[in-house]
Amino acid sequence: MANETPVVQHFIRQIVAADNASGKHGGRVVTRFPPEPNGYLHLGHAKSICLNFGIAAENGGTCHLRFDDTNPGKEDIEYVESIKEDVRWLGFQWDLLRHASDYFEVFYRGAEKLIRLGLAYVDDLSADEVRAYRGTLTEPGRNSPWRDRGVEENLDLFRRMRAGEFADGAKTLRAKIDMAAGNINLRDPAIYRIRKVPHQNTGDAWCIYPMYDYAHCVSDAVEGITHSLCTLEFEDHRPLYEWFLEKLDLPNDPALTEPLRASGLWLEPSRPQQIEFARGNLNYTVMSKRKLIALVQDGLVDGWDDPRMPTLAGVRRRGFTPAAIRTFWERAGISKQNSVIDVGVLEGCVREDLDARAPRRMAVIDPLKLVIANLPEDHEETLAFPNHPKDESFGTRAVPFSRELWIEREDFMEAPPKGFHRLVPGGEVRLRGVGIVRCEEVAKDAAGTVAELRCTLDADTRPGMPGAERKVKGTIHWVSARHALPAEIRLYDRLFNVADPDDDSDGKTYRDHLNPESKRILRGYVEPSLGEAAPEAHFQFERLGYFVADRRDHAPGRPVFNRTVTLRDTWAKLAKG
RNA sequence: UGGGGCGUCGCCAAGCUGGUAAGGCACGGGAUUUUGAUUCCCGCAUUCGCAGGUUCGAGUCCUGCCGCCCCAGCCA
Repeated sequence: MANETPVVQHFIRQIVAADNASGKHGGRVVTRFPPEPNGYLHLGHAKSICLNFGIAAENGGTCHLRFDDTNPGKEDIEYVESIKEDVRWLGFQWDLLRHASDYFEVFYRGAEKLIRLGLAYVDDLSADEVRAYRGTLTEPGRNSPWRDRGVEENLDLFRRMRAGEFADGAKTLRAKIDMAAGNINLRDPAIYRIRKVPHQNTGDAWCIYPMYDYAHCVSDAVEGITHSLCTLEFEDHRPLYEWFLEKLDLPNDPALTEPLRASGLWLEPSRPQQIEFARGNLNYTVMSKRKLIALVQDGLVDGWDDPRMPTLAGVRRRGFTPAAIRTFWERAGISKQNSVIDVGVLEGCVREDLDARAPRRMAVIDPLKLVIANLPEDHEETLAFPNHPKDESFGTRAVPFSRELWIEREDFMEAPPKGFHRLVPGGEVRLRGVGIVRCEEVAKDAAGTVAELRCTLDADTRPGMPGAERKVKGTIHWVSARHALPAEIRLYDRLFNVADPDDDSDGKTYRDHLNPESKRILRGYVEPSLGEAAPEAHFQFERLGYFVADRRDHAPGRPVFNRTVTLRDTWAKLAKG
């Protein structure tokens, strides 16, 4: 087996362990993955998924999948289905599926409580005015003229906001904190805004919707979350997270969560702790929702599940495995340092996983005819090939062999560079599982291109014969021309040809760095056993790389294979210098 | 002199109460190999952003610099 990825006790594992030891949350560990259903999940989300589900599993805890659907209009039901599918595909099962919208009534009651406490007010300022009053990074803001309305007036106004009496944007409910705070999040942040748009879950029951800072911490508490893991940019939202939870005191105010008892969604409320970690970035790709959606909408890629996309749907179609992605994020670690991990690490994880579990096959993607001249025209035999070189449990398969074969064009060179171990005029090479052939003749077409190789097979070197052990420099793969199945082979490479496509400091944007060679479609030949391959089945095409039967286009009569990743290739590296 | 974070090997990342720099990936070398794959050995930071200081001893403590990231949505 491959190297073990050590499990490092990163700071979050340490915090959870310490909390368990001190009995902070009664020894419970409850986490959640809270995506907003406004896009497809990508590799960055996978880091968070692995962390949240992983921490829960390691501690005998539970993990919830919660859709953060507080902004209808930006969100869509299409995304919730894809998110659920991707999380399951990654190998995780949530203990509970919720939506922030399940708690709308709780949020509302909490807001009234804040008003009654004199901690929230209805503001009539427009969005532009609020911005003007907010101050800047270096100057304090000013209080809104509506900041000191009385409790009764605020209550009345807020109820009328809910009742739909005011237009979108006419009023907001704001927390009364400190307009001079250095932390801008504390300058009377909005709690509720008016949006007269239907919600995918609650329809037109509401026309006011809670803001993230308010909805998120309350959702966490209401679900009994113990450790609320999020990314670094929320670090300066933490004081607000704490503020809401302290003021609302959900564990001790049953009236707030009363609606959940009625709907059967009630759980013991907790006092969760927000912990931030650094996002996971990869080089040679973009991960922002905006850019991903632009790639799809502008037709720069073939959809959300284009095998070149960093979306989970994309890498899945490319042939990356859930286990490889999980190993990858474990290997990358969890810390608070902004970092960019080399995609090579991910590719390495994929190779590692697939080496262990992908059956071997032979395929030729750039065919060159090789004729074994000392075999009769009608020669035909069936060879038994092991499906895995190190794991007998994979069994064997039948591979037809005959006089005319396809070999890889790059496995023959008339004028080879030093160190070339493959076929050359007059030279010898081993045909995988067959024996040693010598190239006697090179036939060319009118244009001077090599059209066919005529070789002789040394019968004494065939498996089981006394000369079978004879050493030759190279072994090449092949496929019997008469039996081969034509197949579409899709070769994928990185979508961008620069490490940091987000860097536009030189005036170029990510669009200027698209790799024109990122997708190449070839017609090749595969051995007959591949005709029965199921969609999404992984194989190693010997000496070429790992391939997967395309999830959508592959069919019994029409084989389509995507190259997931090449094999490590020391020769290619040497040859390039 | 706004607030909040972060700076340890090419890329990640441990290092917690100061005791003399884990590990992974990459890379280099060697062995095995009917995949130039896999596997297996061996090597790979006298140094922890910089400069001072405390100490017998500092990546770990103190001081001062420098650099990078995030925040001025009625987005999340």
